[in-house]
Amino acid sequence: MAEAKFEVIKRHITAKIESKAWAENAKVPSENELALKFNVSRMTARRALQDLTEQGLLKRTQGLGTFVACLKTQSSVLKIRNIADEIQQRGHQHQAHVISLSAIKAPTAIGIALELTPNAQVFHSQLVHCENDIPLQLEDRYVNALLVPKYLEQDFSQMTPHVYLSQIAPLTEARHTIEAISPSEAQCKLLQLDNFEPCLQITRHTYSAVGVVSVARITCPGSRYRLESHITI
Amino acid sequence: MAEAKFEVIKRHITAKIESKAWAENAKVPSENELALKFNVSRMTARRALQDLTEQGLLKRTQGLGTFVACLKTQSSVLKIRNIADEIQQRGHQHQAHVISLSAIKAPTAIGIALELTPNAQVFHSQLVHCENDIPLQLEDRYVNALLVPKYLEQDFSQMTPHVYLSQIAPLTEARHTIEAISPSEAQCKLLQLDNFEPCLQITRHTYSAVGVVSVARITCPGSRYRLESHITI
DNA sequence: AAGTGGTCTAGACCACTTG
DNA sequence: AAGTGGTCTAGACCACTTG
Repeated sequence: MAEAKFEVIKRHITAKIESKAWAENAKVPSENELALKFNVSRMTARRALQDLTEQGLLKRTQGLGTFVACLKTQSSVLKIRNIADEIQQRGHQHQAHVISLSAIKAPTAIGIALELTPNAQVFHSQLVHCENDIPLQLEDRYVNALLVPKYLEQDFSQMTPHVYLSQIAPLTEARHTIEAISPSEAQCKLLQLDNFEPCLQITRHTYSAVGVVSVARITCPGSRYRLESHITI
Repeated sequence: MAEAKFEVIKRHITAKIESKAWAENAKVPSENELALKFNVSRMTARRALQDLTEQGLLKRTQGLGTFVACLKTQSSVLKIRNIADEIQQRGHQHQAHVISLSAIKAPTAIGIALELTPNAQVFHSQLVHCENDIPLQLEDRYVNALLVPKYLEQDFSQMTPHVYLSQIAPLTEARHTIEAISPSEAQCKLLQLDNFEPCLQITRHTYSAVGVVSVARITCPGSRYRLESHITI
């Protein structure tokens, strides 16, 4: 199928709203009007309105109609930045220590996340990122070996895996999970923590047009690192 | 209309998953099977599966089938969501227990954050939000008394402070800081934690057109709550 | 080839809001 | 009474996955 009809209608409405041709709270054409205009069934017009409503762009009331919702209620500005840039911007020194870099059999969960066949090989890297020689992040990364065949040949003390991967397979999508955890003994050692303090753990799945590129687990001591997000409505 | 047929099917599937009768990644009956079993059209069965997929309970692959998704408490950093809505969307019960609600002299840091004169009064509320009677969040909030004079008269077991504040002074901006911390003894007691496990702490500053409305500190046990964010580029 | 989900149609009846 | 969104049907064709 070339392109779904409801997608065309969605794009049309979205364009109207983004160009301010339809203001906030303005009335949007009804299901019947859209069906007529786009020469589709009412169910297809409805699908477009429904999708945009769930997306937060429209709001609907039975008997009344469909209206443009208040804009930008959800704007993503959780920045998870390249750690090297972030440290340099603070005027500090960034060092990356490569703890390990090898090909391994994919752990089950990783294999599933990377959409690999069972027992496939993946590349695994483990780095400690330091700010002025103090460990700030432990980066455990699993990389799709099919998509990034030369991963093991890189020198990640010079260029972070994130930067390298962005060059090889530009990101189209990222998912983050943020948790508070107790670090393992091994993690404490690498992060030079003697008190098992709580850590932020960010699990990041990155996608490019060709597939799932990598899964990274980033562990940061709670006392040394925090995330910030800023939302404007 | 008494109750929508697709709601009945959704409830049936949700019950199967919550009772662990259907495990993670288990195959869910196909649209055709459900249509036959519930004596509805395929479109109606589809609607139930579709809703639960968007809700994150199921995942679907064309040609393969529909499966139980991995369950875990999830949220989004991108949206400022109401915790009550979030819990209800999972089909669970939300309870809010008001621990305290009073006027106090602003602690220095809070006074500065709220842009008040020294020694000004602020309203302080402390709530525990539960999901099916299990504490999920401890909410400590300081509110600008000049902007929200009737804060103390509200019943926050019925309406969350966030919802009330949004009505009084619509948000224009929010800042979040996300950290991993060790909970204090008092926090452990309120959250019914016996192991001092790491907690996510989200500090949220909210702004409206008229000024800084409130500063909230939200503490969530790491084992019960995590944040998720999704970025499309 | 058979089963799956994805899209789509042309109808239907309903509950709700407005004039 | 006319228009709106909400639910539902019984079909159809398609793309995708598996044996």
